[in-house]
Amino acid sequence: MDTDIIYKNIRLRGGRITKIRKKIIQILSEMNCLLSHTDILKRLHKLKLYPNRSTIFRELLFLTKNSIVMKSTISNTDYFEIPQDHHHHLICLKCHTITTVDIGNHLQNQEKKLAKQFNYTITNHSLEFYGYCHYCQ
Amino acid sequence: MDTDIIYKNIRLRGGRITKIRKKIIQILSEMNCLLSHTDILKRLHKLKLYPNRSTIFRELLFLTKNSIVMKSTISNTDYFEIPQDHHHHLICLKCHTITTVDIGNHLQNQEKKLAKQFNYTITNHSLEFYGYCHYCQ
DNA sequence: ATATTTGCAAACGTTTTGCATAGTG
DNA sequence: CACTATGCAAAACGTTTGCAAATAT
Repeated sequence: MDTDIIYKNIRLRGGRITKIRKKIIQILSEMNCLLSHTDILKRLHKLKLYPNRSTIFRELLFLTKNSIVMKSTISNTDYFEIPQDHHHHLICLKCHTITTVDIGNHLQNQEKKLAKQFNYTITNHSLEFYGYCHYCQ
Repeated sequence: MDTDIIYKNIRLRGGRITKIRKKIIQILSEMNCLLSHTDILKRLHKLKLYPNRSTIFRELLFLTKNSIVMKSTISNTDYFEIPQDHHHHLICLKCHTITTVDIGNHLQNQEKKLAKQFNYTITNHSLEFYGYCHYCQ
């Protein structure tokens, strides 16, 4: 597990490794997909941890600010994941299921071009495909 | 202007061409970029139209449901545009400026592949690049 | 011991809804 | 006239904040 690297990183910045923080990182690391605050809360409930919802938000803000997790906003809800293998998402417009997909590193070159053209520092991108899944079409 | 095609489309579905609806379509068509409810309301004010905010939301819902406009949610706010030339977005994480960019139709093939692989009907995709603009980096 | 993290309650901004009224075709 | 669109007020929803108490180092 490279969660240890994350813990070290947090300690270096003066952060503390609390029960809740540790579990949130573990959950995000193991799932390796986009999770909402509710998804995370539900998983914590299964582990007999019942933190306040604002704690989850604050935690996810902390992890985002420290570049440990990446945030994606999909129809008014924030989702979070730890960027491990780089991938994209397939989202059903009806049942809102999010499927993780891999289309390779096609966009690296585009990023470089755009950075030059617009004098931007590009840190990341998000690519979502929308449509109707097997069951909903 | 191909807004006439849009009006026809709306009439066919039993919709009516009201002052506000007409102006919203014109604004979205002329701007050809992502606009929020507030952006649209401000533009309407300049034209001496003062509709209720809920009317804007209902209107944008109507136009989205009828596939006339496309919705993108960026950091918890919905933005809308009429898909004319296909393009993507460059978003500054600090000042939140949205720049329209064109990288060509790279993703058409990927869409087809994914549709087959996951048995999906893909209707569209959104690609956003995040980073820091010229002024904010 | 001290700074960080947490729970709670309240505030905030965006979006949705119910219902009566106005406007379009 | 019949049906759609609108204004208004209130509610819903996700998210943020202030403060006091708890906890990690």
